[in-house]
Amino acid sequence: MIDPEGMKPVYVQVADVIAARIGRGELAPNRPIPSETAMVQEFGIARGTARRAVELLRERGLVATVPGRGTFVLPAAG
Amino acid sequence: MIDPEGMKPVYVQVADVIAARIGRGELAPNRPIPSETAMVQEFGIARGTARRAVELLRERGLVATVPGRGTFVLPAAG
DNA sequence: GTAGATTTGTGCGTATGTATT
DNA sequence: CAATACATACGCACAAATCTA
Repeated sequence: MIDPEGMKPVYVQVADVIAARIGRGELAPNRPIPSETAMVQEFGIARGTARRAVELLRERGLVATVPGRGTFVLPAAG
Repeated sequence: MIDPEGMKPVYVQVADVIAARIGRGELAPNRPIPSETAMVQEFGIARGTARRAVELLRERGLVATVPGRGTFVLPAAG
């Protein structure tokens, strides 16, 4: 789970969880990752924190975001 | 630009830059000044510092902040 | 064709913790 | 000790894009 008191920032922990799901194939290429709102509910975090997590995943080259549609797992990442 | 080692605090330097733009008419009355996020990116500062700069501009009577909308150049300041 | 739901984008308000000067 | 500055994280509101009923 997410530990607010942990060594890593919350948004890094969340990004790591999503990245792990991508690595295991739970989140397949070209499929959407959970929406920001879904992450808010699942992890009990603020939306801003969810957005930072997604931003980190983009920087890692794992996902791509499409305004109005969602954020999707890149083919190369699967 | 902004000099972290300068005589004036960073937030004063940033406020001076924005005030100068207002004085030159680059930022016109009733138009928004750069958002806090935009200042963070442009000047390479923290958001808290950008907020302090905007606070200073308000104290100088140059701008007015509308929660959820932005900060705007006052007519009298243009 | 349009009204609603979903999702991301943007903007400010606030608080806490840490480090430096 | 106080002021400055940065990083993180929570919250609220509205706009823009997209899709669907």
